[in-house]
Amino acid sequence: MKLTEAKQQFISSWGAFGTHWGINRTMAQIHALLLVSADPLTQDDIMQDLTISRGNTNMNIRELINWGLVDRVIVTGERKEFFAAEKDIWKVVRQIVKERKKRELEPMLKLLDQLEEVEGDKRDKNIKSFVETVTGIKRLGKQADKTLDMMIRADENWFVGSLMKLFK
Amino acid sequence: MKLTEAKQQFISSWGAFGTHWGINRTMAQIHALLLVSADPLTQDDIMQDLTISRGNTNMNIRELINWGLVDRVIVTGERKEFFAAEKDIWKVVRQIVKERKKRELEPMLKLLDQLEEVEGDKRDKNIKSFVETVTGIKRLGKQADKTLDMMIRADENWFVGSLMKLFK
DNA sequence: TAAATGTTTCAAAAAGTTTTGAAAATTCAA
DNA sequence: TTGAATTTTCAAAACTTTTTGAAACATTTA
Repeated sequence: MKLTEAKQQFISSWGAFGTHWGINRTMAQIHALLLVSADPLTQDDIMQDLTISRGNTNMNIRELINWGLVDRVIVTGERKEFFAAEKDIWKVVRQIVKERKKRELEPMLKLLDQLEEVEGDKRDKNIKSFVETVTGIKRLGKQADKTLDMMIRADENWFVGSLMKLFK
Repeated sequence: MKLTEAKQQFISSWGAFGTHWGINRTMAQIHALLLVSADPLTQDDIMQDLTISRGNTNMNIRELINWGLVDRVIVTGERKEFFAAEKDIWKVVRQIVKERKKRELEPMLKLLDQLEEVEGDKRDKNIKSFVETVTGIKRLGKQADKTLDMMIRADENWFVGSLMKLFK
């Protein structure tokens, strides 16, 4: 396989992959393109490469920057802005985990706390079933929350090392 | 908060939550409804409760069964089919992890294996950058794959216990 | 300052996904 | 068997999300 073809493949698969993870196709494709580019690219480079509109490009680059996955890069002597992806994949994963934890897991745990306090006789079958389910989810959620916190703080060697020991 | 209101809240939040995870709103809502119901429900119960069409209900129940999250339950003396969700949330998580690993992670690893073999001079900056990125992703992906395998096989006590030791 | 270059916004269009509901298929009891 | 009850299918409609592109805004240079 030629490099150009391999890049294409990677970009298109990363895009499809992204859609399963709540990231839109274009955003994932721009990320993929920047991941496999040796040098930073401009908005125009990206537009041309992926044949997408200027607005779409701009919007999704901005979103990638919000997620902390892409940085603006200043190239001396150039007027245009350049963009580069964080290439340390472990940092990328940590960044994504951190954001999604904040946006999704934490609000869910807050809600479960409230729902656990439902009024009524705890011996009523319906209430009992409800509370048990909610408590079970909360327990697992809290555990996940802690584990992810540790993971976010950890550096790769520590993490891989620990897992190796644990799962051998 | 009253039980009815709490259930509503849970169902609607679980639905919203699901959409961030590539699961459609209705499927997540049906799952939520079954999770918080003390007894199995029929298709008609679900339709009425969530005010959705018969076709939609049927399609999404089937999908939940495919995912291994819901079971058909036979109630003696009843013609209709009943449905119940797996209530052990740890089993639910393992089931989801298992499915998504198979559907997403494994194909991605297969692709990365191919892409790593790109033709050309490995000293060329562009090729080097590409191969490094792909190799990095593959390494992390393989690690995740192993870890998830262990997790799928493990039972809850083992998992929570180990994590507690590891992350205290 | 004005012109040129570059970036951002956003309403409308396109594309993609989900939902509906009626018809077809299946199951079961008599 | 027949026919009533139930489940499944799927084309069309409704809804949601993404994309476009032209206009507005911002920044730099001369």
